[in-house]
Amino acid sequence: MRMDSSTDSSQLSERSLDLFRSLVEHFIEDGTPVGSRTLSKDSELNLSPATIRNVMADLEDIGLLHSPHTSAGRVPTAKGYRLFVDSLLRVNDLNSAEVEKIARELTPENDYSALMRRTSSMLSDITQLAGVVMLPRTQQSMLQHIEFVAMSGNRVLVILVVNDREVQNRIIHTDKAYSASELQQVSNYLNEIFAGKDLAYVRSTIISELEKMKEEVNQSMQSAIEMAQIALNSEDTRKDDDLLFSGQTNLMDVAELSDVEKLKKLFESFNQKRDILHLLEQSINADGIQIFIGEESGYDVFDNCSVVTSPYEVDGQILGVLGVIGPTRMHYERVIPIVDITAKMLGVALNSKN
Amino acid sequence: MRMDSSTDSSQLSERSLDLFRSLVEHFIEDGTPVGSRTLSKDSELNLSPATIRNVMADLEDIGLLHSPHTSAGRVPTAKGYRLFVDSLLRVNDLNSAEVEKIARELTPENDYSALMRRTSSMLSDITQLAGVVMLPRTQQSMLQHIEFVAMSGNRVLVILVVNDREVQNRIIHTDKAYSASELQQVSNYLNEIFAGKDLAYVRSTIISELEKMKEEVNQSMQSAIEMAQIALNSEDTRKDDDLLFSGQTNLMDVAELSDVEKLKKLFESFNQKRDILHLLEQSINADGIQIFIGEESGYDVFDNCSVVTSPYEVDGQILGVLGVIGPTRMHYERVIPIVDITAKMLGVALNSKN
DNA sequence: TTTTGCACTCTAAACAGGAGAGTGCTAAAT
DNA sequence: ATTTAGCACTCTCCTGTTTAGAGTGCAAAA
Repeated sequence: MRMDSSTDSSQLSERSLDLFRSLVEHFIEDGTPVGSRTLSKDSELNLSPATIRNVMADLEDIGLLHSPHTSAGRVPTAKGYRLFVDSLLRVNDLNSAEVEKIARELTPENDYSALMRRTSSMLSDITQLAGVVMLPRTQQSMLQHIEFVAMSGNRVLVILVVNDREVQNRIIHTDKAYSASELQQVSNYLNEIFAGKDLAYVRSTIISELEKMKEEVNQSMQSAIEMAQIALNSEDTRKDDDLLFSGQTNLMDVAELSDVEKLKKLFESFNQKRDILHLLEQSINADGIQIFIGEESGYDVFDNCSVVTSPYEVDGQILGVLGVIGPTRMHYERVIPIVDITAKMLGVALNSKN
Repeated sequence: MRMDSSTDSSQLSERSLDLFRSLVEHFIEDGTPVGSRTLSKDSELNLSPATIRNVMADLEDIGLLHSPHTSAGRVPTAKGYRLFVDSLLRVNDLNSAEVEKIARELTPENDYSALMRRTSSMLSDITQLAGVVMLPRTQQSMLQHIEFVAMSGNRVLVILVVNDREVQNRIIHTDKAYSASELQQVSNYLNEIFAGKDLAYVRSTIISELEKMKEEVNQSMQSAIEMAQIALNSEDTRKDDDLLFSGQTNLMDVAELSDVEKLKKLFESFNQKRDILHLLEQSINADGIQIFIGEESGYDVFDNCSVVTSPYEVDGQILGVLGVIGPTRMHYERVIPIVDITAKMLGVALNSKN
């Protein structure tokens, strides 16, 4: 998807590709630029250093490799990694112990967000990188239930159950103190007419309803409308704790990021959530695994970083995206299947709640 | 409280103390070891470098100063900082712009935990250090209201309102599907007998109640008891998101911590929350500001760090602790009044909710 | 087309010297 | 009896310089 003709693998000879793969694998392992001698000694390809040098020069011309300086070896560019993960990668199957570990962490669970937290922390734990789980801002939310509870002072606790999964609380201040039974009545009334309706619809209906009500005398119904309006209008109908990180500190071990300045920028972007959120939103409609490599992402905080994501779904409906953030030099052959299987298992775990 | 006789300020001459204070102030400003020449030039004390050297040698013997190496200047030890903050510190009054900024952030607010988050982030913002707000695990919790809401599948949403402030949700699975009116009945029943009671009492009563009920036939009451038991038994009656950090990345700018290894340990300890929690719990009964300096804390992750804390209270009852984490070399004269006033204002903001 | 041989380049580590800052000590000055 | 000046000494840090090692590119040979 992201390749222009010059990186098309078919343009390159079998041998060049083998060599390139070998180089990338070496670099991912060691982190030091790879020279011709090293490659000539080690790999399946039986070539002299000189030949390898020629090939590497070609690969560098195409833009797959890069030399930090004249007498260092070669390092893959973002474009190089792209080719590698798209066409050259040999993905390991996970060993059963790991699959089991994932399954163990992702058991069905009552507490929705606790499961998400566990997923995120499991991801970071098993990859030794940073894990992230997003719960997307759902565009349409079905109001399932609304409930009012009297609190001391003129305060009322409003509880919204939305989409059969999410529970939202908020406290509103009212003009007068309502009794429990009044609130009961209000709840009943609202549930009767609005339960099962889309939240946006509810919100807009309530405005017009209010006008109509003005004429009529039924005091309690009018209160109901007014309170619902207050409750629903608080624009943060969705709290934005919808991005769960973990294992950020793992990234501090990564040599490529050992510069404190870079680390700071990266961590700040985690805190602000904005950039990573955009990235994850891009993958929400991807069909399975999606990978952002280094500068490709368009956010320079993620230079030297790759993000491997996958949406997770229940009943064919996409609920969110999860993923792993690490250095471009990461073990893709391990991380990719981990992210993949985690997304699937999370779907299963969420599903078994019904 | 934390001083043994050897650091008692009365043991030292006025002049030594002045000199010492000047040195600490210099070091806090610059971060570089302070030499005799610098002190002789700058300060109010009119002394030659040689005299200053003599005094400094004495102070080093007592353990207030430390020389990184022979030809560097002197640096305060933890013990030195202790003496400084306890006896020598000249606390600035905050300028009104700052007080206003604090007040602006700490306006009364419906959402309890949003206020806490704002407080924490305001602390880090204004000090350019890391802020933290703790909500202590409340020992006794008064059950104010319990409510059941039917969800799809055999699931029931349980809502607990505790201590008139905190709202807890959890979803439990039940044997059979309850209708809304059944649940209504159950809620009513439980509220009638348990509202206003201590949560621990409720929990224990329910066990015995269940036994008594066994004989009677009233099916719905039995269900009520059973469900309440499930709901209350989930041991996490208190979620542990009771420690709110912010501005950790500010610490990455601090030269003393520029070592990535140290930073990693520090950040990991923030994530685990354990150590910092212990520290804050120690200050919960302190009368106002409490300061932990470097190694004093007993946790070596906090080497080179100081933690300035203060409990905050409503109606004379302590609700929690807040504070600032930064390098030992921090501007105490600014941080202390900030923490102090923030604690007080948070108390006020929380109070005005009633 | 591949390999060998070779001159060349660049980095990183090791070493040496010098400047600068600061010390401690002794002897003179107040 | 303090305080100060003088001085030798000790570090660190910076700056060159050198050297070893790794790796390259190119031309000529295989």
